[in-house]
Amino acid sequence: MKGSELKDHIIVTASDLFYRNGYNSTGINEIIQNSGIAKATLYHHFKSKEELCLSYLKYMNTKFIESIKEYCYSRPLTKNRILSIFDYLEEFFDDHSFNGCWCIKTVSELPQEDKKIRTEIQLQKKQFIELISELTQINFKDKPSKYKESKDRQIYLLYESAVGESHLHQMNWPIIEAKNICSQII
Amino acid sequence: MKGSELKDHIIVTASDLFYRNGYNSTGINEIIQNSGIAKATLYHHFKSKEELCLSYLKYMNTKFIESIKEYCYSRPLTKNRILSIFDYLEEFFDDHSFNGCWCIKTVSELPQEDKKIRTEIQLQKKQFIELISELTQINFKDKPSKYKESKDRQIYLLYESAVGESHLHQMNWPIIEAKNICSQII
DNA sequence: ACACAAGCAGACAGACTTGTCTATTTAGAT
DNA sequence: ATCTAAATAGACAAGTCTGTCTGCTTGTGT
Repeated sequence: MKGSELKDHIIVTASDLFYRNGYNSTGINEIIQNSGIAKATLYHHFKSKEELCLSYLKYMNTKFIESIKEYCYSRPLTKNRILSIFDYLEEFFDDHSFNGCWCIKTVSELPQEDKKIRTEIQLQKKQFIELISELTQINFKDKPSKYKESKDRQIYLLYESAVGESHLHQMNWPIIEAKNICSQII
Repeated sequence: MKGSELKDHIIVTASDLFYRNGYNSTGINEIIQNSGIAKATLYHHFKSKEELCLSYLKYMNTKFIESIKEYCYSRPLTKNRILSIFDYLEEFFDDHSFNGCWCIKTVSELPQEDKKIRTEIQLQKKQFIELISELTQINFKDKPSKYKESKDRQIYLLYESAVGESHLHQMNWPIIEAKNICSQII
């Protein structure tokens, strides 16, 4: 395996463990065992566990944004297209790998002082609101931009609660209800 | 200090630390130092850290439910009374001690296998939905009970996202927007 | 062919963690 | 007044963790 491939391989392996079992509960030794690499190799590519955490968050976000974009843009360009974000979530929820929002999970595990991680997570959420904004281009055309911004944020809130609460209750009604609200406000 | 008073004192101290700095980041030694008690005393009252965690969650929930009930029931009995849950949250948000939802935080830190904690948290959320249901008695009187149940859950979702996202972004717009949505659907 | 970078295995330091245990003192109830 | 239960301080066990380091092997570019 080439250098950069190996680095990606470590990120993928670590991400899977972090997301499934939690950041603090996943030790470096577990990561190197699952990756089949030596400890020195890991520390050759990442200067600390925190740096690996940052890579994990970026990897998850990139995968998520690409995947949900592809899913939603394949839908017809109508005012209801934005609702497809909830359909996407439902498919993800049914997947065995679903384990809630990696951002919330990670931020809950870290001390408040950790600014690097928090900044990255806030950035990711802004990116997601930006995606929502793209998907609602058609919806609030004749309204002032302040109004659209407000609506986009509302839709974001609905999606976020759908993720968190479906995970917490291990049921899909939060996704359905969030979608219901969304269809009322668009 | 009497026995039960001391136990409460430990719970209050531990709760403050758990909520502020996180469950895993708070060690037993830190708790006993802040409580001004001996380690053996702590283990006399709680058989493990997990049991103390359960007490923490129950304490936070009891305090919260009592406090928000008092706040909301003091408002005039109109259809808009339910909106006061967001006013309550805004006051809590302005408070320096606000640090998001203790349930989400705790569940994020623990392995999925921990059924005791998860069950307690799901119970607390059900209790909160029940409170919302009481506050909306007046709202959906002429509608079928299925409809009301659905609306109560929707309001619950809005509140939850307001808590989580105001904490994440360190801004109060999620509370304002969640309240806006709520006023549209009641 | 040779050098150099990158991989491997795993011991180790040092600092944490929870929970137990001993030995002593305090305080309240009968 | 005496007895018992609960408090104290803190050493200790047994384990966890991250990150460093040594010594050895492999592979690629010039």
